[in-house]
Amino acid sequence: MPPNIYDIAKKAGVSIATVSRVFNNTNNVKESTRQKVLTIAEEMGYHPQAYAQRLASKKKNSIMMLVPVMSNYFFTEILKGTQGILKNQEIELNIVNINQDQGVLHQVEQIIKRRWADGYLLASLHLTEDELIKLRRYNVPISLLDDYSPNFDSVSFNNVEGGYLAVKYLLKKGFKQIVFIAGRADSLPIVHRIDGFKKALSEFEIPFHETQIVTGTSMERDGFNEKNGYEAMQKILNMNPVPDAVFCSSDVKAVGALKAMADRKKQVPLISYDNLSISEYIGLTTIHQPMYDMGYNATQNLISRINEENSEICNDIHSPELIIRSSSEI
Amino acid sequence: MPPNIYDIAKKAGVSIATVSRVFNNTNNVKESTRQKVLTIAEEMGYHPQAYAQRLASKKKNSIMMLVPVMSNYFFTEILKGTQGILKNQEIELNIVNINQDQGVLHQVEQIIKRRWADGYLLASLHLTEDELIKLRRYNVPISLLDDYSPNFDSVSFNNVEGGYLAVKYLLKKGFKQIVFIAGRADSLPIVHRIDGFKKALSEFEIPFHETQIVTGTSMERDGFNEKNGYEAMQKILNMNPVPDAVFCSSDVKAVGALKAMADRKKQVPLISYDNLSISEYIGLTTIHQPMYDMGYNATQNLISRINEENSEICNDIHSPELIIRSSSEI
DNA sequence: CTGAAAGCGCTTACAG
DNA sequence: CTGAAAGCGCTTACAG
Repeated sequence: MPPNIYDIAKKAGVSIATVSRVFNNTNNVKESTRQKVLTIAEEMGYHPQAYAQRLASKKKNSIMMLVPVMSNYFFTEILKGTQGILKNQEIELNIVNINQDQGVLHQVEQIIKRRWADGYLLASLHLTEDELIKLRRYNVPISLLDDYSPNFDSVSFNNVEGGYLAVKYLLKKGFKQIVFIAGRADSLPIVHRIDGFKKALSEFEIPFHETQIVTGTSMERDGFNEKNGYEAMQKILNMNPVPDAVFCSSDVKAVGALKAMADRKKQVPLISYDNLSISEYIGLTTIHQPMYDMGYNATQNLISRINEENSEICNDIHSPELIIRSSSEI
Repeated sequence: MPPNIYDIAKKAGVSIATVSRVFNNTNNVKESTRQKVLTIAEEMGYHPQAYAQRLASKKKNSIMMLVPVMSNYFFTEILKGTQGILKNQEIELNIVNINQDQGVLHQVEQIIKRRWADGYLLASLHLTEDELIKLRRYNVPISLLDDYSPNFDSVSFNNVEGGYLAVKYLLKKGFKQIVFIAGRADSLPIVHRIDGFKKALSEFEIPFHETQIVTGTSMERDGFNEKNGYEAMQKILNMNPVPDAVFCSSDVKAVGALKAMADRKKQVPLISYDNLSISEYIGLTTIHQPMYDMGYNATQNLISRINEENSEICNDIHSPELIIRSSSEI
């Protein structure tokens, strides 16, 4: 059995209260007893158990991040931002994966109900407003990332603007027949980017047809994978006539799309979305999303909310930026 | 204040023991009382608190993964493997980031001492054997991933073989002057790959010079970033004579190296390391590491160890596989 | 099928 | 500067 606070107290000849004080740096403990306790604890490999500590103190000093797809490049950038602000704070971060196929709301509720953390960062979960409102009864700080709600702090990205910017650029260059490589068409960011797409088209008085939305069949990670892009691009190259330009919903998919073009020895101008770290090196024209900043800000919002429950709700909306590289300049 | 077990018990007219039984599915509880309790709990948004539950039951049903660089592509693959085996098991996974600049052993000890989980997965932490042995006193299941120790379950990758395989392939094709793009030269996987590199050279009776080890200056993520590869390749292209071929320590760096070649309009055959999902699409010849399988196996080891403390130590060593694509065939 | 009660390992007023 | 004691919110033999 591992030692507990009683073992340490007994061996050090003090009460458990004193041992507790040593580990919590509360009150003043005489330096000599402090050292004695610390030495014995080190010897015996003791540290207060997290569970007992949190139950007794009702403080947690921890936040939890809930994400649907941990294994994508988008997430790793966000995480860096979160870690950026957490560094040097005495707050622990725990990350838990949410399975998108099994009732997202239910999973979130299970975690929140169990009172794991002081606050929760919901990243890219895209719950509906009705669902979000249900979470309010747990009365715990929640901050949204890559999502928007008038009822919670949020940091989101203007996807309508992103789609608009991308397509407008292509239209300005004189391309008329433009197709969009989507992922799951019911995902909110995709819906918004399509809205932006349409907005740009209508500004140039070009009609929109459903056939301009293309997707591959490979649906791993909601379709945000290379293969899906490859498949979609194959379809596009089979169209007659071949479209003038492509707007692709993610850089990862664009990697696949580029390969499909190379395989068929055809070149179609392409703009994609994300601006991952590899994108610069493979020459992707793309819409930059400040994922690091978004992770940073959302975490900051959450911490503020934990410390000051009743401050005003804060909705940050980050704007897109068009990064022009070679893939669109053909 | 959120409701606790007493609130539910009182409202349902039962004892707290019964409420507890309902939530734990232990014993038989009369169906009608079960329903009553569940309904009231749902109404009041109650679920047993994780901390209290774990303290009282001494069971955790959770494992914790400790990783140094969460934000790299290598990790995301491993994680998929871990999630693959955890799916359908009632085991929670928590992920915690270890800062490589602040005493890795100390951070690991702090977490283990606090008894967060039933077992710990140490991924790519590369503690020394002396350090690892210190962890034994906590008497808790530990499983190593991308690392080896005779004293712990481990899943590792044969990096010597990987380096050997890559360089031998280049030598067989007739290239004599080969350089290696390293990361931090003190990282164990890199050291081993260099050993394999040397082994292949000596088999072909080609002498080795330190100048054949090149690295960029950008050291984010231990040098495993695109920029480092770009910088390293620039140095290589400035050598006189330019080497015959390049062995690159990671696919991410190879992306940078490829860009450097394109920018200078020079082509040098290249083999890299990892086989990420993008690699197929950008035509990288590379050494495949079965990261998913490794994550899967290491997690499996850990779970077995948790269930059966005294089984024999199991050291899996995965073998590399050479995947030939276009980057080496110039 | 259910309840009373002890106990999990801590923290924290309170008192001195 | 330190100790005795209550309490955090649960689980689980034990008894019926």
